[in-house]
Amino acid sequence: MTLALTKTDKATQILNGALQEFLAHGYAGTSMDRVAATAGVSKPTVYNHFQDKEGLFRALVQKIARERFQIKFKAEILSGPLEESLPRLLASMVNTISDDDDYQDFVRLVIGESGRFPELSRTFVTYLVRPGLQQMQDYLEQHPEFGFADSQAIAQIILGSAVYMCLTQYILHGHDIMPLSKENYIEAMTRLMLNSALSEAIQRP
Amino acid sequence: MTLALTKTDKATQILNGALQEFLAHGYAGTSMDRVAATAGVSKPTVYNHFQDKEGLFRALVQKIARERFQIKFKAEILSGPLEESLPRLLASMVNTISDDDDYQDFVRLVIGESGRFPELSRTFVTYLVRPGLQQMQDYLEQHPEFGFADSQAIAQIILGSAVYMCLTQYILHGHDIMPLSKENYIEAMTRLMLNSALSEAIQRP
DNA sequence: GTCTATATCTAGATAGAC
DNA sequence: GTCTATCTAGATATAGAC
Repeated sequence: MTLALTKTDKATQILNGALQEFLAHGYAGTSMDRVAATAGVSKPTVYNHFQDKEGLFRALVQKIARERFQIKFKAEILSGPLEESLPRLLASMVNTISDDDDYQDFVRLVIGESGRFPELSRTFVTYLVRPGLQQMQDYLEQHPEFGFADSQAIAQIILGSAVYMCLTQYILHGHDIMPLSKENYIEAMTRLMLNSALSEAIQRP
Repeated sequence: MTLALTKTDKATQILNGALQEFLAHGYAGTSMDRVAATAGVSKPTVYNHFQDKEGLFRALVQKIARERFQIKFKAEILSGPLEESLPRLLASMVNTISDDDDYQDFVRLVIGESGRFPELSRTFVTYLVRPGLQQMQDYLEQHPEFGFADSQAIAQIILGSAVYMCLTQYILHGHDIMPLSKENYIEAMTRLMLNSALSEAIQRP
């Protein structure tokens, strides 16, 4: 076991502990004592690997945004005609977030700190939002039968509606008091796309 | 000046100070010292009106969700044919949030604390999300020419896309690194609705 | 590099004068 | 009801032994 490996292990250990604590208590609500305890190291070790609390937080969020929580649409989901693939795609996105408590907490953390750590929210946009939008746009453009004039804007609309479901139902706990049907939403969205394709086909024969 | 009025004034004063501090620093990042200083009262006065920090925070968020930040679509925006009223409505929603820094901070605060204060996020859903959805649904149903089978699901989709714009562009500061055209979005959304209306009319003559 | 022990400060909350 | 002054706990960060 080399020194370099030991150092890497400790750093990873610390980041794992920090992730748990920051996800559970937010930035200001997290103490370096508990980070050290959860990571299984002493406090000076934490300060040996990271300059201070801010530095640890920035390093953590950037690492997590790059390495975890990236939604990558699988090929088998994207395959087939749009009346099958689009509902699959929408269900997959919503379920990915609704089933993953850590994902929801990470979104809460990044949005909650976006006023005080704007560059971290930009990292979130760069590594999570923008690739998601690009994938959706690619999907739309691989289905020319949609016939959309502005695939980027449509991608925003589709993604936005799915994010809204996750935000209001799960992140904001609206499911308990204002349950919205996932199935109805997916059906309405799919129908909207198919209807649009039909109309565009009529208008541009 | 009666005692009752004096008490009301102090409570309002405290809530105003607390609002500023909580919006700027979040729940855990806000100190009761600064709340008192910003409100222009002493700390024991704060504790005389509110049981503790949590009680103050709950009272504040509930009051603000009920009294401020409610989006009420104006009649002159909703009037006219949908190819005029819908773009106006979308632009109004997005601009309302993009122009109001306090609104953005309030959203950050509620989402950021939604894991630790779930009942406050439900209050947010009850007083801000649900009425917004209902208004959109009412608008759609007052325009039978849309011909939607599921007006609630369509209302979600429209609102969701607008919220997504605000979230990614302004709250998460995506505008600096991934600018999305408000005009393109509004045009695409409007066209989607008009196309859908056309198709529905064809399929149900 | 890592720990025990500690310095320093600020937090939430309150006692007691008026 | 409101203030000054204060208590106590827990926060960030580090000194110094190993």
